[in-house]
Amino acid sequence: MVWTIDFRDKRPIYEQIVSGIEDEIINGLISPDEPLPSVRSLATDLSINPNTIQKAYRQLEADGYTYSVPGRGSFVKNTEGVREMKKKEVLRDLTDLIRRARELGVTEDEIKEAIKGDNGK
Amino acid sequence: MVWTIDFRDKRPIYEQIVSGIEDEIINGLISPDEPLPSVRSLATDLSINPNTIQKAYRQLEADGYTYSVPGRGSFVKNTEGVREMKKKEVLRDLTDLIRRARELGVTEDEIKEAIKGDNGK
DNA sequence: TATCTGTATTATTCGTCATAGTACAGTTGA
DNA sequence: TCAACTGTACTATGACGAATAATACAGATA
Repeated sequence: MVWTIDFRDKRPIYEQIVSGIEDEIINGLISPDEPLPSVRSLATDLSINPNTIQKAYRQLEADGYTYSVPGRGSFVKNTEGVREMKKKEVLRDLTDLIRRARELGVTEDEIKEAIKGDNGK
Repeated sequence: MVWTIDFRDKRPIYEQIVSGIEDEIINGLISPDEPLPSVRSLATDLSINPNTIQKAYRQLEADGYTYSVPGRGSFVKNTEGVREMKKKEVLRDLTDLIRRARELGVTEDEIKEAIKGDNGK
């Protein structure tokens, strides 16, 4: 487990779990058809209620990241397209944010600086 | 009133009001020392409870956008610096989002496209 | 002085989040 | 076969925030 629960975070726990596992899937830390930790074991590891984990897993399945087999476990789906979806989502957010930046009078140079200043490459 | 309440929005009503009025102030639709609509009249216009408006106005004052005078009304503050604050905030969000985009494998070209594709200038 | 203004307070309703406990059916390995 | 795992479902409870409702008070104003 790379991530942890942040109790000061205003987002609900189950949501933190969802996005944490989403990231693991997208970054290939869990491969397709590999099992997620079981509801009960993850609940024990994170010291939270199993029902909360179940809610997160239900969400992950609804979002198309995983599939569940009663009696066996929850598994990572074939994530062809998922990464593409996420990329499109981020690019949409990016254009929105840049529009907002322009409305505030942020200059082109400042925008370029934000892009360059990030990776230093 | 330029904006309206979106009841399907997951954000609470009072927060929508805060950011709606913030935008009006930043975009100069209400000038410094101009009065905001009164708590009761805005509540009537938006068909929501006066207490909700009061909460939003309290927030706006706490955030430094307005000042209130009991018996007279709520007024827009001199917003020197507010726009600067917002710009810095947006630029921070921008670097975060671009980092996330890179992590997803978004190319430099796609990022530049998002910037250009926006204003077409 | 009537009517506007902001402000404060208490009570109630509602929905979400999280926990707790229990139960059931499918799977698996010893 | 069977104990121990798996996902899943259900009800109940407590905590919390959001929103509404109903008053009340003091300052400002025409």
